[in-house]
Parts: sequence; C-alpha cells; structure tokens
Amino acid sequence: MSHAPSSPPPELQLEQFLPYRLAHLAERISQSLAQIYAREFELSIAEWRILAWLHQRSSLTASQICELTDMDKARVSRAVKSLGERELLARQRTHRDQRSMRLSLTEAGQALMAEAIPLALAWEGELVDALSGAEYRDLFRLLNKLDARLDQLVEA
Amino acid sequence: MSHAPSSPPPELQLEQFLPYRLAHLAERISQSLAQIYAREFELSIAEWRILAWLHQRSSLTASQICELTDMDKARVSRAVKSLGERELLARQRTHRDQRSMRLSLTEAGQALMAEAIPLALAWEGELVDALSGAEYRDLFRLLNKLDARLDQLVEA
DNA sequence: AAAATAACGTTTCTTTTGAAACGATATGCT
DNA sequence: AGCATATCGTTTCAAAAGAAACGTTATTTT
Repeated sequence: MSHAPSSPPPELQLEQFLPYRLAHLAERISQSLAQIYAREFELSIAEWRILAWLHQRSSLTASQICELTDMDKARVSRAVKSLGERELLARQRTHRDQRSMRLSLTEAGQALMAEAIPLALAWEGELVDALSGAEYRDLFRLLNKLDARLDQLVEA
Repeated sequence: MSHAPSSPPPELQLEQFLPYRLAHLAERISQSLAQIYAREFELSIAEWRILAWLHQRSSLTASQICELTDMDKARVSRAVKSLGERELLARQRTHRDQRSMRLSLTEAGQALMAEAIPLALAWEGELVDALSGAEYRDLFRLLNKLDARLDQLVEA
C-alpha cells in the first residue's frame, strides 16, 4: 500500500471506458427488448434465449444451454421448468446418459417462435438502421475480436 | 394473430443477433471486472460506478446518479449507504433543497480511486489490445450511434 | 395561506438470482 | 466387482434486486 503520490492521478472518463459503455448500452437494449418479450409473449429473457437456441439447434441439453448462454444451471433449470409447464418445450431423458435431458421445442413452441422471431428481427432492424451495412459488419467484427481477446484473458 | 404460413419462417441466428451479442459480451466483461473490484477493493459494480462518477464530477445527488447510471434509486440508496458507512463518500443535505443529498468523495474515497482507476484502465488496456487505434475509435463511434438511435426509439 | 400534488431518498415487501447441498446416474480406480 | 469421484439437473437457502409504500420537503393550485 505505497502511497507515494509521485505520479499524477490517472484520468477516468466513464463515457469512454469501454466496459461501462458496453454494459450500459447492452442493458438499455436488453431492457427494451425484454419488455416486448414480456408483453407479447410473457417470456423472460432466460426463457427467450432458451427457445431461440432450441429453434436454432433443435435439440440441446440443459448443460449445453448453460454453456451457450453463460447462464447458471439453476436459472436454466427454472426457465426450462416454466417452459415445460407451458408445453413450449419437451424434455426427454437421454438414452446414453440417464442424467441429462434432451430438450426440444414442441409444436406450440415452434409456433410461438414463428411469431416472436419476426418481431425480434424487426426491432433489431429498427435499431441497426442507425448503421450502414459496412458499419454493421464492422461492429460484429469488432465484437468478435473482443470476444476472442476475452477468451485469451480468461484462460491466461 | 394471423397464422397465414405463406411467408417462409424467418431465420434467427443468435450469434448474429445484435442484442444477444452485445448482452453476452458486456456480461462477460462486467463479470471479469467485477471480480477485480470485489477482490481488490470489496466493491460491487454499483459501488464502483458511484465512486467513479463522483471522481469525475466531484459532487452529485443520488437522483443524478440514477440518471447517469440507469440504476434504480433503491439500488443507489443501498450502495451509497454502504459507501457512507465505509467513509468513502460523504453526504450533506443540499441548502436549496433539503430533500436531496450532495454526495462527494472523502479523502479515503479519493485515495481508493487513485488505486482502483489504474487497475481498471490497465485491464481495459489489455482488453482493447485486441483492437487497433482506429478500430477502437470506430467502436466508440458505432456505440454512440446505437445509443443515439435508442434514444430516438425510446422517446418515439 | 391552505390544500393538493410532486419529488427526494429510505425502507419494506416480494421476486429474482446465484451458491451450495442434494439425489441420481456415470465414470474411474484398485 | 466395489468404492471413490465426477457430472446432470433440481431444490434449498441466502443475498441481491426491483416495486411500491413511506416520511419528509418543495412546488403548484385554488
């Protein structure tokens, strides 16, 4: 705990501090979209993410969803339970491993996503209207780079 | 609720769905950084944000912090209380308005931030090492555009 | 000036979250 | 085979978060 004040106090501007800016923007976007999911379909963000991944991959276990979404297993378990009760997804014990559950969308789940996805994409469209096509691609490229860098930092 | 299935089912790929990508990346970054704050300084994210804004603006009320950070007033109130108990910030009733509190860093709060900020900036530096200077500026430009667009959408 | 309304920040109450304990199944070791 | 260890998903328990009610002070209306 050296308190040598020799070096000048460093400057921090939150507006230009990337972690803060990203967190803030992502939070605003999530909130806006969450409202739509909640109002139109009575889905939480966790539920929406699970349905979206199942729509894309057609069959996943709970632990795979945990990895894909970075949500912890309790949260996933609860969301899956709720979706199961609404019969939007089906669970079936795996043959090879009786511990895990194979999750997949039911007809109703498919139908709901067929309605929900266009809304989500339309909303995203309105948002990214702010960007040109090139900017949009750039943005993803930059996000990918940061993601990759984060992988490095975490494993290091 | 037209269920005319004339148009083909729209495609959604979460990896290329901006709200999801942003939320996911921001969450990973927040978590990494939160660990540092917690381990080194026993600060929550809410507490860190408040200290950082006070470092920058030197004096703010709780409701101003709510606006700046998009945190609700209960969360801010609790974080402020905790920081006050640790004597990292001081509260003083405003003269013009006896309801609000003028918050500012104490000496100890300044000292803590003098230690914390370099760590935060160093961590950010490691992260954005993934980007060139131009890419870094581009990223902020794009984030700014999205923020502005979001303002439009919200007020509309 | 009095009464009604609104704003600031705290507290209470309810819901959501994450960590750890758990039952059940699988795997690895001797 | 038998025992230890690890993994899957659920549940329990404790901490964190948000919504609404509150006390207090300002502002607006009549």
